[in-house]
Amino acid sequence: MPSSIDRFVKSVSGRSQLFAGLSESDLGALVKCLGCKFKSYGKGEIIYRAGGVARELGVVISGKVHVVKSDARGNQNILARAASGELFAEALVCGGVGELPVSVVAASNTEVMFADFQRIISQCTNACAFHDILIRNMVAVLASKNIMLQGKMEHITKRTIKEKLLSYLSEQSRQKGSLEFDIPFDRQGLANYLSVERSALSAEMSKLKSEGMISYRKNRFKISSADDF
Amino acid sequence: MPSSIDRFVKSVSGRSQLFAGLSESDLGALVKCLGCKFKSYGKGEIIYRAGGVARELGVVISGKVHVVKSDARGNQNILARAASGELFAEALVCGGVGELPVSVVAASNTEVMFADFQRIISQCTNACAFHDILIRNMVAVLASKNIMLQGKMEHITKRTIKEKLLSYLSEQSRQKGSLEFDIPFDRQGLANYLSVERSALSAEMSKLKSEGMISYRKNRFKISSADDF
DNA sequence: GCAAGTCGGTTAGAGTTCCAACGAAAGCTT
DNA sequence: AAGCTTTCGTTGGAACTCTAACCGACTTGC
Repeated sequence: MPSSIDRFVKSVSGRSQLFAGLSESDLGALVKCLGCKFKSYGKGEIIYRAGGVARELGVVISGKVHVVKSDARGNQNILARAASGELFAEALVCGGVGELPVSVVAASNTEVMFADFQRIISQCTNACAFHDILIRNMVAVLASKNIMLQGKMEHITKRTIKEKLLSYLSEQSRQKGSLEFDIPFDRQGLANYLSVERSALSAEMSKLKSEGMISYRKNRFKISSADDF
Repeated sequence: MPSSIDRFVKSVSGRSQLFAGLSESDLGALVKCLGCKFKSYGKGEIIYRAGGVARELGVVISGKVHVVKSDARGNQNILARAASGELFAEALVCGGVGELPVSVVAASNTEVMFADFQRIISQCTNACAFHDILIRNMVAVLASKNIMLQGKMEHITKRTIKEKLLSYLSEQSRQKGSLEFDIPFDRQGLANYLSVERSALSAEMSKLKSEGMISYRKNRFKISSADDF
């Protein structure tokens, strides 16, 4: 029967930017060196509570977690998700945030590994080979997330649904290098991402379609020009 | 007369997160080791052009730069600013972005230092003492920016001006640890930050004031409760 | 002190989005 | 294939925001 470490290795192997370039034996050493802890949570359990402190980076081994912000009325606003092999609280830990502005909850039965990343950043007396790699990878992880956030910000700051949608679609088109492309959202997901009402988004899409500016079927879109809006 | 290096050292000393913990001699060595280049730009000159590539991190020595996104109608949307001692294009360089989605232009007569940060991240044969520090600092820089972006996102994704404003004000209140606090924006700046119209923001503020939920004078605000909205 | 410029509050009307509800189509299950 | 569920498009009216304009208070330069 596979140990927690085995499951950790499997969950991140080949698809984790943070652990890229590390051999399986490196990963094993890392678990020891960083004093990693494994913990399981039932669906709905709170992993980090807003107002508390996060000293350790989380890696989802199985299941999934949601980063949520609850408002005064008790609404749970999902700010981010992390599935198997993905990280959470990495910016909070690396940025040395005092009080957590968000909570992290298990969205299903979930196994998590916690790593004391501060130990790597600040000082680690053991000059393990993988320390350098981990830090360099973390730079890339944070930079990528930064760029994603910047991109999303650009769409969301637009004032109308039409502008938001076209901004998003032209960015996708540019990224995919074609005027025709698939997007990774269904309608509700896209509406959430752009922070607008699904029905209003649908209506605006229909309008743009009838005007000939875009066409679409399911998640496949085609725009008439790559202009930035 | 001070050299470019002197001016660089002065511009970052004591107030740059990236170069924190480095002595003046470290900074001098760094300039040599990274093959830093100094360049001056007149107001309005383009430093990085959208569609091009940014291989080097920029440090503003004097003057200021704007990170802008121009839309199809030629509007220049300012996404970020960097003044003396501050960085630009750091996420793009560290994230290894291919085509630049934004341009960087000099907002006034500006002197810039370019540093080949990739060289530090990927491999630098010289085991200079400051390399480690620089990378660790960069992790902190990127993580902080991440958190700032997340915070801003939280306000902007709210659907109404009232919600955006209250979300922002309660965060400020929490950060400052008091129900009464100053904000670092004038009205127009706050409207830009929250991505709404200044006049509509003013109107909403008046309404909230008359309802007794907030009070304010100039940049000093007081909210009646710290509830998260 | 006065002119010019900046900043913040106000307003009316046009435009946009949200809310709530419904129905059609597509996907799943049995 | 019928029944159930989910997704998507549509619509009307309410609610909200934007545009454009104006005004008063304050600041700055002369």
